[in-house]
Amino acid sequence: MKKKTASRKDIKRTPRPAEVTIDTVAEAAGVSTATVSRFFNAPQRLTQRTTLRVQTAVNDLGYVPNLLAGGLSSARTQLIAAVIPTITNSIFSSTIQEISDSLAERGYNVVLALTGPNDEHAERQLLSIIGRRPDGIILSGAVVPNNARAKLIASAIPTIETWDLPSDPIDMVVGFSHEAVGRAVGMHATKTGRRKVLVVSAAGVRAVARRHGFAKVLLEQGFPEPSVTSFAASTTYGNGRSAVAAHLDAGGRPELVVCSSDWAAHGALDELRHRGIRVPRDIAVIGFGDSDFASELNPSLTSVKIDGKAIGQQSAAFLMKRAQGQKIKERIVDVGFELIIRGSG
Amino acid sequence: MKKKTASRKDIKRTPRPAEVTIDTVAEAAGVSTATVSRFFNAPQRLTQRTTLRVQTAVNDLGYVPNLLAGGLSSARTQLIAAVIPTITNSIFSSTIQEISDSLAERGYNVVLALTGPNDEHAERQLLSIIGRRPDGIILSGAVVPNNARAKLIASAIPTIETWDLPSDPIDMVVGFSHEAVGRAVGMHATKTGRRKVLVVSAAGVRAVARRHGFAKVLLEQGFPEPSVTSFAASTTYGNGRSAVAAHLDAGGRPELVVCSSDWAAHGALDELRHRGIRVPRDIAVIGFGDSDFASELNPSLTSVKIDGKAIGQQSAAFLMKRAQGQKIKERIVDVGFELIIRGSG
DNA sequence: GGCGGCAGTGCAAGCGCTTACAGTGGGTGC
DNA sequence: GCACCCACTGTAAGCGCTTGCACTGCCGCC
Repeated sequence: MKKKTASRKDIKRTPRPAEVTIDTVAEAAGVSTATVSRFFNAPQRLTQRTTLRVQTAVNDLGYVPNLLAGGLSSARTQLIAAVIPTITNSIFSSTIQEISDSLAERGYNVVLALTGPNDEHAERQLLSIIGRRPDGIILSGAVVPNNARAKLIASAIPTIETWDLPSDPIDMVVGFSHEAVGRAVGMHATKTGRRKVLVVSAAGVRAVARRHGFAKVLLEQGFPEPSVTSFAASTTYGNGRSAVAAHLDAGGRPELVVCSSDWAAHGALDELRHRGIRVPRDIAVIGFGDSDFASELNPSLTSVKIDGKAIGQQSAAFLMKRAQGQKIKERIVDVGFELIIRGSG
Repeated sequence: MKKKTASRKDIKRTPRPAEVTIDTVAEAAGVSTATVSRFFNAPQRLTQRTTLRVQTAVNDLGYVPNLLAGGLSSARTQLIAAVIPTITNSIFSSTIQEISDSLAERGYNVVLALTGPNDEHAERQLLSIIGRRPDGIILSGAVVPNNARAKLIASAIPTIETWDLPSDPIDMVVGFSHEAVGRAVGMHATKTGRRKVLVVSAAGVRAVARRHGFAKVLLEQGFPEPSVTSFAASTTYGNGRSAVAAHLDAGGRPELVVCSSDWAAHGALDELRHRGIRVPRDIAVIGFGDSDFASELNPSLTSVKIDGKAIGQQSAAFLMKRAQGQKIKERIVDVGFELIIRGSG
C-alpha cells in the first residue's frame, strides 16, 4: 500500500536524552568519527598527535563507547554466554570464572543464562541468549531442548559443550566422561572389597551416568547392586546427612557411601561420626568434585577431581581461535579426571 | 576537508553473511517490519489474523530477533549487570540468582562483571559494563573506584548498591549495616561472658566493618581487645581450621571464635573437635551468612542470617519501577539481619 | 448519507557505531 | 623534478531494530 507522505525533515519528534556519542568526541577532537573509532579499536593506526587529541576529548567528555552500537555494526559483541542450571553452589563456577578472567582484558563480558535446577527455563533462556548474538556460548550442565538446539546451530554462534562428552555434539566439546568416572570409582570400590554400597546421587543426567558406570562395574565383578538415594537437584550437605541417617535407620549396613558431590559426602561423614561409626574402618565415603575442603576434612575425603579451570581455559582458547577466523580440527577435548584417594576410603 | 566522492550506490563491498532479519520475516508474512516488531513487543495490538501470519513466518524462518539492534533502537537493553568480586563461593549468588529468576520471564538477562577478589579489575569491568548500557547495575561487594563512580553517575543507569549501607550512595541501596552486625555479635558475646576472643576475618571493607563493630562493643563493656587473624580474600574452611590451629599452637586460649564466614566457622569447629575441645563448653564458635549447612552441623552453628534473596527481590522491584519511569522516593532499604543462636554458642 | 472515532498497519527516520574505499601529503628512488 | 608508495585520515553506507505519525477502512451515530 503506497501512500503519499509529507517530508520528514521538518517533523519534530520528542528526542531522547542526549548521550555523549562518537560524534561529540570527534567534533571536540577535531577529527572524524572513524578516527575516534580507531582510537579504541586500532590505536596503532593513529599518530601520537592524533591519539593525544582524541584521548583528551574522551577524558573531557567522559565518553564511554556504546558497545551495543559497536556490536551491531561489527557483528562482534565481545559477549560470551554461560548457560548453567543455577549460579548458587554451582560446580561450574570455576569454569565461568576462568573464562571471564582470561577474556576480560580483551573486553569480553559474560552473560548468564540460568536454566533452572531442572532445565525448566532452558528454551526461553537460550532464545534470549541467541538474540544477544554472543561471540560464543558455553553450555555447562544444561540440557538443550531440540527446538533451541536447531536455532543454536542455525545461528552459527560458536558453541562449546562442557563438563561432559556428548555423543552428538552441537559444535565444540571440552569435558570428560561421567560414565568413565563412575567406572573408575567402581573399580576402586571393588578393589577395596566393599560389597554393600549406598549411592547418594542427584537425579541429573550426568550424576545418573556416573551412577550407571559405577553400578555396571560392581555387577561385572559379581558385587550386589548398590542402594540408591536420589535427590532432585544437586546434592547438599544436608542431603548427605539425611540420606545416610535414613538408610542406617532403615537397617542398611553399607560398607561404602558414594556421593555425587563433596557436600553430600561431607554430610555423610559428619552423620557417621555423629553415630560413632568409624571412617573408613566401618564405612568408607567417596565424594565428587574435590572441593577445596575435601583435603582438610577428618578423615580427608576421597574424591574425583575435575579441573574446571582447565575446562574454562580450553574453552576460552577455542573461542579466541574462532574469533580469529581459524578453523579448529580437533573439536573435542577430553580433559579427563582424577580419582584422589584419601583417608575416607 | 571536503572531497568529491563517487556515488556509492554501485560500489560492491564484501557483504557479511546474510542473517534472517525482521525484513525477511516481514516480506514472508506480507506485512511491514513495524508489524513484525509489534508481534514481539506489543502483540495485543495486532489482529489475530496478522498474528498468525507473522507467527508462521517466524517459525518457518527460525527467526530470532537481534536484541542488539533492538536495544540500540529502543534504548532498552533488557540487560542487568551484576558486579561482584568473584563468582566462586560467592555469598552474593543468592541475590543474583533471584534477580535473574524474577526478571527472566520479562526477557532480561544478567551480565557479569567480576572485579576480582580484591577489586583489581573493578575499573575496567565497570567501564565495559557501562558501555553495554544495561537497564540496571547491581553492585555487591565491589568497591567502585572514583573514576568509574563518576562515569556511573553520568551514565544515568539505575544503580543499586547491595549488601551494605554506604554513607554516600550512588543511587539506590538495598542492604544492611555490617557495623551493626558486628555490634549484635558483640552484644551476644559479652552477654555470654566470653572475654577472650579470636576473630577470623577477611580483609575486605565489610568484614572489617563487622570486626570494628564487634570490637567496639567488647571494649565498651570492658572486655579485652580480641585477637585477629586476617585473610586476604573471603575466608574458607581451610582458613578457619588453620587459623584456629595456629592460634592454639601459639598458646592462645580463646573462649570464643568469631568467623567472617560459615565456611571458616565450620573449619574452626572441625579443628576444635579434632583437638578434643568441646564446643561450646570450652570454646564457642560463631559464623556469618547462615549457609544451608549451618543448622545441620554438630553442634549446629550460631550465625548471622542475611536474606540475600530478599535483597535480590527488592533490587529487581526497584529496577522494574524505574523501567516504568516511576520515581522512587525511599531509595534506601535496610533489609536487616538476624543473629541465629544455635548450639555452637 | 455524512462524519467522527478508532483500531490496525505502514512509512521511514533514526539509534551510535564500524569499515570499505577514497583522498592527501610527505618521503623515496632515479 | 617527477612518479610512486605508504601511512594517515575522512566519507558515508550500512548493521537490524523501534516508533512517532500518517493513513485506511470500518463502525456507529445523528
